[in-house]
Parts: sequence; structure tokens; C-alpha cells
Amino acid sequence: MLERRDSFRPYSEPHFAHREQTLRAPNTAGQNRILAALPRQDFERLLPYLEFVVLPLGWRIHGAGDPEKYLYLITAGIVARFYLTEEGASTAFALTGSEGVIGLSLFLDNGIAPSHALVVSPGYAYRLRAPVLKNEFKHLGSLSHLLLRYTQMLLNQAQQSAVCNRHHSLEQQLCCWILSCLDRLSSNKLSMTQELIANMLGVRREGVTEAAGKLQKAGLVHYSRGHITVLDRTRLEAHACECYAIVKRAHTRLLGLGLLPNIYP
Amino acid sequence: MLERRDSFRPYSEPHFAHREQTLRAPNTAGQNRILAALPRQDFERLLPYLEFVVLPLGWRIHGAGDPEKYLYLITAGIVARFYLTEEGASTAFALTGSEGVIGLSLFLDNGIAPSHALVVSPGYAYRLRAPVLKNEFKHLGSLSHLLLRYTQMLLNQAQQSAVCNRHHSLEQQLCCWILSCLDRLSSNKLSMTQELIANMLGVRREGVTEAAGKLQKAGLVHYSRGHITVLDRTRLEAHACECYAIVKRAHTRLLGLGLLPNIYP
DNA sequence: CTTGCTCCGTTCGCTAGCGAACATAAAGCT
DNA sequence: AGCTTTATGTTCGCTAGCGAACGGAGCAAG
Repeated sequence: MLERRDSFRPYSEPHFAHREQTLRAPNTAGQNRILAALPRQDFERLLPYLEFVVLPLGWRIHGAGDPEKYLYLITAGIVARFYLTEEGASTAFALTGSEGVIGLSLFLDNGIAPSHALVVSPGYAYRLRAPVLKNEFKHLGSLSHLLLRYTQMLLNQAQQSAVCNRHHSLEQQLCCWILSCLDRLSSNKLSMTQELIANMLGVRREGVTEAAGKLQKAGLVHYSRGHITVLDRTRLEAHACECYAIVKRAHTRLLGLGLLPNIYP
Repeated sequence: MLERRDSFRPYSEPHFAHREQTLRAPNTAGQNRILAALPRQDFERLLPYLEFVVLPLGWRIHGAGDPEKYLYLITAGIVARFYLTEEGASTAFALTGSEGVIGLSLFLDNGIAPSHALVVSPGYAYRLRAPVLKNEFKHLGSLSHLLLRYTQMLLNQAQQSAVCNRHHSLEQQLCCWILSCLDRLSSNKLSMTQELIANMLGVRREGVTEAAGKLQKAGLVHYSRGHITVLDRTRLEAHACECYAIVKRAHTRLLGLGLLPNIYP
């Protein structure tokens, strides 16, 4: 239960360095490994746009769903990316230090953060305003933009998978799996043995048998030698964990009516 | 133990459609949602390069570490992305159907697949040769290329996190966490309460206390009110699961001597 | 030096899922 | 029809990690 704990000491506002610091310490931007890997001329071109920022312990750079306004190029400290379940249980799925950046959604997608980012060890960063960054990607064609957007989707799925594996029951995950497959099949049947599902979920086959048995007794599905028929989709969705709905929502956004609203300026 | 099970019915070779099929069914490429979302002129520009492929059940499109030669734009069926532990336990972390593609590493990174991709429900795809795809990204600057490469890294971390959460013990994960933080701190000490670590790992604080106690008794670390000192890094690495080494290896490749060998042709 | 707070240690009962072993039944082959 | 293979059902003991509750120790500020 993350909300109740205040061990994160959240700050509402970051601590910004004075302008003097910006001017005095421009070379330290090279402590970020990505900036350091740039050819000199690219680095110098970006230099005027880099804004020095302090990353205090416990600062939440962004929450899930927040709009991102900057690309943060970390020079020191550690930022954890994590996500929460409905119950408030949390799971980090990646760490970022001076080798990386925060703010990928600015060029992958519409600039809405897909996860939370928390400073777990204090440090510093140089940040770049969103428009400056987007300018770097302006020459991409429509296919490239769509592929980047899909990359964001995949990242969403992977992070959700990490959270789900940690906190949700086998039965919930089975519902999730069945529904996710169903969405891609335009049918209410899928051909898939329990053994295969067990391998994909990373659990024992017996566990799947048991969970599938429960679903069958409850009248949600019918199982027969590698053929699952979904009988009551609504109740199956109710049995699934929120992961299904979260990922699906992101998918419909990806491909929905509001297609490409932000990445084509 | 994935290797022993043959429920995947792996095929060594994909089934290719005859050229007639390629010519007869070009419109069905639009069943892929990404191709369908393209402006007409972009779609028509790509059409000559699209090659129709059958995705038979059980075909492993790529294994982890394989070079990718094509971007597969799925039009029907389901592909699961998964990864294995050293012991052979598997975990899928994402599904891809007609809304997506397989082969992101072609433009994100050096074209080496970071995970396994298995056809879990048969279908079809249109595929694009790697050079054609890379051509779409040729106008990107060096910063953009590095950011895409970092995106790949993040995806690696997220997928590893999903596997780790499923299969590895709390103690292993704690070692992993400590080592990952250490790498980003240039010191053998880190300031981090057990409560914070517990939240980030998605486990109980008591569990961290117990695991940390074991590590302390074994003389690997010293713990004191939010300050961890690593005493024997080598043995700590031996206690950690492989996830640490895998992610670290990918990182050093990202930033190592062989910097940008493939994405700058 | 004492009060309050934060952080760590420990305990006990409980449950989900594991591992292994075996039973059954449908599908397919000859 | 009979045999083999494959897929599902069932059982039993076991363990890691959960939930809740409490105890204690270091640190800081007055």
C-alpha cells in the first residue's frame, strides 16, 4: 500500500539550480553518457538548450498519466520507474542513472508518461524542453512515427507484465491471457493447450488446469483438449486483473479515433 | 523447463506463400493496423516491398540474440514475446497481433532480438526487409539514434523485470537491486531504507529485512539505518540472479567501445 | 536527557503456488 | 478395433512470501 507510506518524502516541486550554476557547470552535462556519446558538434548545438536541474531524493519526476514537458538527461543519482496496482502495491521495472534519460514518451508517443518516475538516490540532470526534443524527430515519416508509438505500447505491456507477475493471482492472469488472445482473434474460441499457456504465464501446467477448472465451473468458459470457448465475456473481464483493461485502453488509444493527434504537430 | 517440452512444435523454417499469393492479396496488408493507419501515399510507396508470410503455430520468429532481418507486420494470429531464465523457466511479457509488429530492434538498436518471439496462434504477416525499414529512419540525428537505443535498453530492463518477478527469490532480487544501484553511484555505499527497497521490489518490508539480515550474516553487506555498505561485491554478484548480469551486459554494450556500430551505417 | 520519530528486527499463523507422481480420457494412427 | 500419443484432472507434502502485530534501537531536536 504505497499511498499510506511516506518513505518517499514526495516533493511537490523540484529544486532548481540558480542560473549561475547553469552557466558555471556546462561541462558536467557530459557526465550523462548519452550526451557524452554525441559527436562534438551535436553536443555543442544542444548545449544552449540544456537546463541544469537538481534531483532531490523522493522527487516524483512524473506520475503515470502526467504530461511530460522535459527530457531529463541524468548526470548523477538514480531514478526508478515503477507502476502501481489498483490496490496500491508498487513494482519498479527499471532503473535509470547517468546512462539514460527520463521522458521517452516525448518522442515515442504523445508525451503522456506511462509510469511513475521517482528519484531514489539524489543527483542531477540536464533537461531539454519538449519542443526542442521533438524537433530532433521532425523528419520522420508516418510509418516511423507509428512504429515508435507501437514501441511505447510494447513498453506498456512489459511494465504491466512485471507488475502483474508480482501482485496478481494465477487465476486473474489466466483471465487476462484469454481475453488478450480473444481480442486478437475475432472469435470467441481459441486453440491453445494448458501446457502452452502455463509456459507463457511462467507457471505450472497443473496451476492452469486448476484455474481453468474454476472458470469452467463458474460457467465463464468451456475447455476441451486445447480449445477454449468463452461463454461469458463480461464476467471473465470481471475476474481478470486490471492489467487487461489498462493495456487494452492504451491499445485503443494507439489505434483509435484520436490517431496521431500529438506526434504530427 | 521449457526445453524439454515440445508443446511449441517449433518449426525450423517458416512457410512462405507462393509469389502468386503475394500478388493476389496485396489489399489484405491493410489488415495490419499500422499499415492501415498510414496515409495512402505512404502505404502505396511501401506496398512493393511487402512480402506475404504465413505464421504457422509454433514458429519461433526469432530467439533472444538472433539477428533480425525483417520487420513483420502482423495481419492475423498472435505472437508472444517471452524470455527464459537460466533454468529454462519462461515468461511472456507481451502479445502482438494485427495491431503490431515484430522486429523493433531493427530501428531501435542493432537488429539483435532482445527476446524470443513465438507464434501462439497461427496467422499471417507482411514483412519488410531490414534495409528498407532502416531507410525510413535514415534522417535521424545522433541524439535520436542514442535515444532509440536507450529505449531498447529500457525494454530489456522491463522484460527482465517481468521474468525476475515471476521466477526469482526475494533474496536474489535484493542482491540485484543493490548491485544495480551501486553501478550508478560510484561508491560502495547506498542510502536507502528497507522500506523504500521493499516498495520498489513490490514486497513486504519484513521480507527485505530478513533477506538483508542473511546477506549481513554472510558478510556481504553491512546495513545500518538506511545505509548499506557492500563488503564483498563478488560474492554479492554470485548471490544475485542472472538478471543483473544480463542487463549490465546490455548496458555496457550500449555505452561501450563498440558504440553505434550498426545504426550508423 | 528525554521525547518523539524513523527504521529495523522478530514472531506466528496462513495461503498460493511449487514439485512430483499418478490417473484418466480424448484424438489419431494403422 | 486396438494402440500410442497427447491433454487434462487429481493428489500430497512443501516452501516462500504474506499479513498483522509488537519490540527495540538509533537519531534528532529541544
